[in-house]
Amino acid sequence: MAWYAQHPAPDPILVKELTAKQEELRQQVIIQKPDFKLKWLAGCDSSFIGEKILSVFVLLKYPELELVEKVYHYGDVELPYIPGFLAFRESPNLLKAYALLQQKPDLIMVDGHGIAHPRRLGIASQLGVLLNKPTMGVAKKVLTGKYEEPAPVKGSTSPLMSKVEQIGTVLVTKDKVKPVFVSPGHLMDQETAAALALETAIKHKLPEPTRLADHYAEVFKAEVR
DNA sequence: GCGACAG
DNA sequence: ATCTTGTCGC
Repeated sequence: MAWYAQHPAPDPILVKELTAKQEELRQQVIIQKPDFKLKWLAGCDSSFIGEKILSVFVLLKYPELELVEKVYHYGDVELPYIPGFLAFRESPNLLKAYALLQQKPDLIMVDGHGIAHPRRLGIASQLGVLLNKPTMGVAKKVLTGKYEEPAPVKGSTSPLMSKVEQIGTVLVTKDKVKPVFVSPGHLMDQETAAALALETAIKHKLPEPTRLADHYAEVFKAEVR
């Protein structure tokens, strides 16, 4: 690790504008037990190539977890990456990729956080509000909150806490591997999100939806070059 | 004031 | 996220 700052100082004016927008959107987030009958489960992810962004959506049939669709959109990125504001950088292109899905999903698993965010509006929550669709976040690293490292045994968990409120679940999806951070995005609740993440993490650390989205992001990337 | 900091 | 080699364990 270098000695200099990992994150360049962001434009304070931009941060102020984006923060205001987040405060507005967070009011629309609904955390509740989903009422859907899950049949179509989607996963999404984005990768970058210089100044361009490639977003992918995969659709799986639940509970078979059989891949039935995979689409992507390749476009320009307007904003830089600023911790806490990831959604503003990736959402525009993700929405364009989502529009290409023939069959719309009942739930979307997003790689990133849901409400486990400084202002409770991670990319999974923001995407959920914009699409008015149930979403949940599965992140590989923590953004905010405190937790105790769960035992490296599949199924073990630990609550991710912000003060006294739980904002996520630190979940070990496979033996002997670091945990993932699961949190509800929108029209979803913590318990269901954690249960689905564990249930769909079949042979790998990441649940199939996000793992496949991640995988195809690399495949399609080679295609656009 | 000093770190931390999704992808 | 991306840049990058070899290497350890299942």
